[in-house]
Amino acid sequence: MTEIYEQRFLAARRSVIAARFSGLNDMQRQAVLTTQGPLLLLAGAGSGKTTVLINRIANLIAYGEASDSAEIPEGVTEEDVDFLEDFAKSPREADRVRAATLCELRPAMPWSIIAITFTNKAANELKLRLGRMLGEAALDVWAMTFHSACCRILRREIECLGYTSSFTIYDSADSERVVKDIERDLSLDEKAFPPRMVLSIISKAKDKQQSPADFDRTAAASGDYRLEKTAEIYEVYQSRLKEANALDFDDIILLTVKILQEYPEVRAYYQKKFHYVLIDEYQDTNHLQYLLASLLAGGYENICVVGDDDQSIYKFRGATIENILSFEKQYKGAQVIRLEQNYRSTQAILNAANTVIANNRSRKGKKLWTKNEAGDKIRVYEAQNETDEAQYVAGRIFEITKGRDFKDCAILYRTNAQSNAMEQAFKRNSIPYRIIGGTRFFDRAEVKDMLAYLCVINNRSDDLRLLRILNNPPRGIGQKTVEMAVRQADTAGLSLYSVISDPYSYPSLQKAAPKLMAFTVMLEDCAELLKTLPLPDFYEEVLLRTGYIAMLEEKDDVESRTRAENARELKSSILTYLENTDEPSLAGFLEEIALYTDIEQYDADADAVVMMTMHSAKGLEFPHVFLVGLEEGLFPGNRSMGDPSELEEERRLCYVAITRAKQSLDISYARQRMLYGRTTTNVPSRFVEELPESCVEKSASEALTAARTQYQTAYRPERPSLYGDFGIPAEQRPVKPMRDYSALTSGKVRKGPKVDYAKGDMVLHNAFGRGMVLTVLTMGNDALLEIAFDGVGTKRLMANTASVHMKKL
DNA sequence: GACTTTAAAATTTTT
DNA sequence: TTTTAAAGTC
Repeated sequence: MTEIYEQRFLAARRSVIAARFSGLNDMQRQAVLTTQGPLLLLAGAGSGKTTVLINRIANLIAYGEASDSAEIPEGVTEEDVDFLEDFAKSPREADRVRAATLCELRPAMPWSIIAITFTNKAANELKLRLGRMLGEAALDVWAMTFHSACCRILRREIECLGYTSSFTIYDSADSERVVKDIERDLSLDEKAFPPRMVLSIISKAKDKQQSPADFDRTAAASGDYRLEKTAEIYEVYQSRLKEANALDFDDIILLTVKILQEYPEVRAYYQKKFHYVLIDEYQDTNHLQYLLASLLAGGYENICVVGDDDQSIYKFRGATIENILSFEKQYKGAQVIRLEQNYRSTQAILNAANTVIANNRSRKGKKLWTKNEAGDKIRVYEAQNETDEAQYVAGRIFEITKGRDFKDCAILYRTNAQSNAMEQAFKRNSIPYRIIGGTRFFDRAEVKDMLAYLCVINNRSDDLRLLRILNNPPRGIGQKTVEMAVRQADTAGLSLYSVISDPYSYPSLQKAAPKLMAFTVMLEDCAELLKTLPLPDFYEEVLLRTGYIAMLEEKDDVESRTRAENARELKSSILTYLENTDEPSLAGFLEEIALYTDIEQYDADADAVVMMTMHSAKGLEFPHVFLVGLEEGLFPGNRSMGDPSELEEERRLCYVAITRAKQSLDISYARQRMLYGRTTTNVPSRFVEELPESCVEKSASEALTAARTQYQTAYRPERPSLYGDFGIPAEQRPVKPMRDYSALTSGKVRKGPKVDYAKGDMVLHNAFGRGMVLTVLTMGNDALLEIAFDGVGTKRLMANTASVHMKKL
């Protein structure tokens, strides 16, 4: 073939392939067609990132390297080139197969592609859309979360590290329990070593691949007592997990990385297997996940990471934005493609998002734009308190939906605690709603109990779960017995289960032996049933034989009934699991539960308003979004105000929240809010102030405007407000006597006929006569007086009330 | 060993 | 305010 023909072939091939992706914009198509080498995709919110991912995989499977290669397959004839050019100009259905065959160049096998996401939701969406586009082939693509991918690798490879492949997964609550137990055993104070804190330190150590020994060395060198003790906890923690054949979430990644690093033949196997590695939400990866990605991609270096530095909101969990910022440094010659066209939101909403996020200093810089219409202005509402705010939202929902399509509305808040006020308002107005997050189904005590039974049946070494169920329901195995058994297990170096299943061998367990035997026999019977019965029937038997359901049914109150329902509900989780798995097993089910925190009981059909935290809204979109509680101290939260980088994280969260909205955005804040039983007075969030004036329409609660106009004309008519046209600074605000304790603690604001008393003052009381003030205890703008009255004795009186009947001498 | 009372804590949380 | 766990009581 002549060179001219070769050029023509390449051009025709490119245009045929590109035509397959004509629905995409230029940048998106470029991202899809770039198959070789490292690629960084900076994908703004709503820029069609998942679409790109899907199409990219489709391209890899259909054409392989063809779209960005100058290689011409052997055997291509000049006649083929003419054909391809014709096809590019006017494709005929009958020629499609021949064209595709001519265009492919080492097409990727589905199982040689791994696409890693963070959430199951994202992974499932990926699988679903891949299936729709590719059919059968999609099943073999590794589209899963970091953790499930690692589990899949570990089930094959973990034995070299001394675990068995039926390992158990501990969730955060389990880990916390282990740490608490260790602290009790080491007689450490839980207050000095908050388990959560300890765990986050351990997690950070694991992220840095520090073994307990490594960590201990650093701790010893630092001379920090608390760090040294933490090192001790870490060491025991790790050994307990090992003994229980259990992994925590970090271990799942850590051990996979360890195996890949230390076993060259394993590494070689996976590096050879995965020709193409794709990582989603790269801005949320931690160091370990970064290592894992690098290791997996180490063979061909065809790694594509997708992320948005502005949407990094999980720093508090160890995510480093560094990974995305330094990608180009790590992979020389990496290509960078930005997706900045937004297909989701109106211009007003994007404007707001852009303006707010522009206040952050550390970012790659990116500006979303859209061809969508300008849209309504963003409504900002100032409420009197959280009830008023909720009522406003309810009213707006009626205005927008006219009583239909409630599911188009989402309410996003910073903390779960805020959902309460909303819930009540919705109940009052009979608006259907559902709350995402909060206490999850699998976090309920009764569900965890039943899962614990299944865990022990699956893995007898799981001491933690065994302790949970040993005397639950009560079977007369008390604290003393448990303590004894644990001690025996410790000294003998056995698992707790092996001790209690053989109680007659231990003199100290004689008394409880029959009860222990009954328990273990019951459990073994259940385990036996597992071999013969299908999982759902097996579960039914476990419910009965453990006596768990009977315990709940005995107590005949509303709570027990819902708890029994929940315990039974677990069966439908099993059924769901069966539907989605080829080789179902108990271990598989338990893994799924451990890793799939939310097997979405999210029935998308239900026409209800959704409520969730801003964090959990990430990756979702809604026509109408309400952001509530935008107050300084709540959002941004008090804890983040000191640290500029944490404040920036809050602002990114705000950016994520704003960009969830497609058509309309309502933002509200409350002057007063009751949280944790305290009422506080609040100033609007700085994020509200940062919104561009031009796309905002403000309004306020009538009660507030009324009070304010009266106040302003009466006292401060000339002073301009610092808070736009409706807000006034705190010191000018009318004093609200009801439920506002901020004034009381200031000590400066005094009202009422307060008389000053001091220790030693002589007083004359109408009823008690002459007396002397012994003590004065100031309480807000009142005081508790202890007065010794002549002949009557010592009385305690409140100054404000008492001074009506009493005068100073 | 089972039950009741009291006290303390309560961002966010893909797995 | 609400929830959950640890101490105290029967």
